Amino acid sequence: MLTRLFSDPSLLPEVQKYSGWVDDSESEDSKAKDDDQEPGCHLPDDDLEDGDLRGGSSRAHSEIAGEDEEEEEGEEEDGGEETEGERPKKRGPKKRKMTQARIERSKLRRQKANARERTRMHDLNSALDNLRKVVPCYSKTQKLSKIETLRLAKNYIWALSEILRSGKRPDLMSYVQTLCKGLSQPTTNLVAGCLQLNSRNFLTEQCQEGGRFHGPNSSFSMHPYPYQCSRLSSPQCQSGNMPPSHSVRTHAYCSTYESLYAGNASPEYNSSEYEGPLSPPLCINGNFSLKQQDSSSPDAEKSYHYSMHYAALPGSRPAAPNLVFGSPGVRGGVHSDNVLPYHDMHLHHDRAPMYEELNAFFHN
DNA sequence: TAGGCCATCTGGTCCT
DNA sequence: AGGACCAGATGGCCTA
Repeated sequence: MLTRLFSDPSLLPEVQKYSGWVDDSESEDSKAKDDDQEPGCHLPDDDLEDGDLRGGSSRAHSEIAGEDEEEEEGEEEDGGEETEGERPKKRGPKKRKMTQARIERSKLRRQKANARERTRMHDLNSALDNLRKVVPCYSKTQKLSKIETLRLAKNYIWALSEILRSGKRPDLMSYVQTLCKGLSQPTTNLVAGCLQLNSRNFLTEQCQEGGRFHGPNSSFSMHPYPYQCSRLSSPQCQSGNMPPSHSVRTHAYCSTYESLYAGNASPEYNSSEYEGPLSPPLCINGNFSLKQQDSSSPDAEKSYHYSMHYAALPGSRPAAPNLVFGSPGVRGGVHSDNVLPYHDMHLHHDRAPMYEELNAFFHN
């Protein structure tokens, strides 16, 4: 780190700020940190505090200015470079010398801040975990990365909003393409696997279709993709090749699709393996066309038409008045009886109040 | 070994 | 003044 600091001109301010801790052979500081942190700590607290003061940041100045006059305990500020009478005084609040008490207070303050920051990040990660559970392809053992989780969630929301808007069922291929937009190859494979698609198939098709799917003015046609649940034949669907939770989730998708479009609810995923809330299983059958978007938007190329029946999360409310949602598996599963006639869905999309809210997210 | 991902520390900024 | 939030920096772990 020191090497980098001193070799990189862009880091000169940092070097200057931390000047004075070139000698990082302190042992006491390391001990102090060990109470509070894991490996990954690089800058000694004491040194940082010294650097802070020496650097003359506004915060440091205000702290110093706020301090009561204290006994000086031999710690020469700024290396004793300023001697009144010999050099012009610096402007601004007079710097106080670092006393042992002040150093201790600074340490304590920094430790408390570190603890709060850890807690905050843990909360953030916890929320991210919850998000992972409600987007497609949840797996306890093979978690999506943070960025991939956010991307997938965004695509998922987009897909759902389009389905609500259009009231039509998209074909599976288009749906997966939307979900996978901007995702890394491994995540794309995972999503495709969850939805029982060979990722190569739809990626190839995506290339062939060019901008047809994603251009601002695009409207894509129905893909008569011969989708069928193949959990018995698909390698990704077999639990032997997947983590248990993943397998369960995959089953949920397969079964939901089957139950809705083959009219045959599978009892198999009345599984208790999965502890968390199920992602809204999606069943796709239809096509959609996209809405014009601001071309300046980074997501401008997204325009799709979706439609689907989907099962809501347990306890969640239907997003549209007359759409009937159910939850597969543990929560009772989706039965074809619960699915509204297709024409009903067409009738409701224009009065679904959530649509505007949902799309405001994408079309701001 | 390089690159991706992650946890943590840290200082700055803004808000209450 | 203190807390929340943020972004940069850093080192550890894992995988191709």
